[in-house]
Amino acid sequence: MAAKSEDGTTPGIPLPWNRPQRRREQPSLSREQIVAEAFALLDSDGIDALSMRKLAARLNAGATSLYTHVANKEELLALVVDQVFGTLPQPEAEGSEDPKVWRAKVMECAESMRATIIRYPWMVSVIGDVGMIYLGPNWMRISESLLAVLDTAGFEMGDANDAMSAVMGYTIGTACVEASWVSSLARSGHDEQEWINRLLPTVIEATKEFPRLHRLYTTEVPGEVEAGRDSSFARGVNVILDGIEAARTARHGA
Amino acid sequence: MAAKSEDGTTPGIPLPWNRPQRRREQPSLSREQIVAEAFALLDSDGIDALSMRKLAARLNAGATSLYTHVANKEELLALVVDQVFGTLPQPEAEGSEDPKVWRAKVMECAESMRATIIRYPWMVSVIGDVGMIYLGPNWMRISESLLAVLDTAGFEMGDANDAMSAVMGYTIGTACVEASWVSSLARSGHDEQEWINRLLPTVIEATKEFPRLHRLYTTEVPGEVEAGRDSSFARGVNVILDGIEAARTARHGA
DNA sequence: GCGCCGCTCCGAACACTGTACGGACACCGC
DNA sequence: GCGGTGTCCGTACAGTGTTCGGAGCGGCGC
Repeated sequence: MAAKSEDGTTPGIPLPWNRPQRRREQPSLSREQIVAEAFALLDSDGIDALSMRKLAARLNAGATSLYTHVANKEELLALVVDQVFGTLPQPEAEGSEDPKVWRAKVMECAESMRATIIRYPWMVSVIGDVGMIYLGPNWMRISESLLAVLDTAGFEMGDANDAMSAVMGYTIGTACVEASWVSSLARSGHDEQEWINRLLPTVIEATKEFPRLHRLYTTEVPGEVEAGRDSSFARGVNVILDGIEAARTARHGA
Repeated sequence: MAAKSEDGTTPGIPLPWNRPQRRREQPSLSREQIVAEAFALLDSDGIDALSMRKLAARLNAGATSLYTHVANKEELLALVVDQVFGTLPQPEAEGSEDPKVWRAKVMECAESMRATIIRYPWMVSVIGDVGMIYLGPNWMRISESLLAVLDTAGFEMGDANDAMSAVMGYTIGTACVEASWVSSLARSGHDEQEWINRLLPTVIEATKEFPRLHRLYTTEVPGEVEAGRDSSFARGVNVILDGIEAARTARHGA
């Protein structure tokens, strides 16, 4: 492997997103089609249901035909994930000098990201397994926009990066935990309330030696868990934004 | 004839002299043993190398024997992950009235968690795939301790929970991103510097349309990336702690 | 002593998986 | 016409997780 190109420069590693596609006039299969169908299959049946054979069957194709358009399953998953990121709104920088404005933009970005991960909980498996997702074009597009927002808000480049990774790290981590809950919920087949009712005695038993956790789990108002999570997440982001702003005014402002 | 095979099982007619005497002296397999060996296998060879057959072979056992001690692979992974959490130091609550003290305790907790996830990057795959990890006893033990710290620091229960999930969410999210980098690094076989040098031209090409990202990736000082990540993480946690403290003094203090 | 239950261990088998290989076929510039 | 190139796919391989039936054994009641 690692053949040298003829001009002597090391070729570099081709990323799946810009690896050149083979071209043909009207081939019955295309990378876009495959990625779209893989997304549809993942969305309806989850990550365990995605196999190259099933996917090919859906496309009325042979399993091995997929490999002329996609290097392997991992690359396919990377493409699907980045395509999902492509559906996220990208924040516009204008007006971000006003703290209220840039905070709202960052918040909206974080919330839409979280909502997407929870909506498609198989993404956390892919994020865990596939490296270099954050080099996909759509992820980069969002990062760039977010940096632009913070830039016009007056942040130094390094500070903007710190702020972005704080918010994004929090968002991804939180969303992953929540999504794993959601997907175990989906696998159980029950709705959330029913599942909680079934799980509650187990949890109560398990937290017997942990009084604070016990109190936390038992005092949570049933029926509003989802709204509770939403507002809890928003509070978390606001806390981080407060910290960011405080750090900046402490250094920059008098 | 009839040479003994090295594991003691002699196929063919059992002669009275080598007929096994005290096979069932004690169960030769235990859940703890299985979990420990699975951890060792994961640590040395990574997540793709863990199969029930290979694990059983390491234990000189048949593959299906494992299922008398463990329900399935997912359960096994959950057990391994919680065992890893069991190696983390658990913070003591005493002295946490002092803001400096509780901040240091929370920071230490976050840093050890991150270090562990990066040290064992296969954990992110498991966290993504296996639901309900946060109900394992060791995870709960850490949560309880952290809540205790914040409790004696004077936090309300709900605020303590918000603070904990903010820090833990940030930690998990950041560590997952970093770990996926580390594991793709490990798969590549090169060391970090070499891998970066190989990847750099690709990244530069990919960020051509994203000036801010481009600047970010190209101005990073090579040779200190690891230390840079460490301090960046610590700064992130501090930012969150600032936000937490600010929110609390704004509500509680005059 | 005997029979029997239940626990542990395991070989065989099943239904799948990702994907390498080589062949078949359609189109291309010559 | 003729290679060459790109697409499609049947077959095959080397696995995977897990089920099933059964074998050996310790300890139980009798």
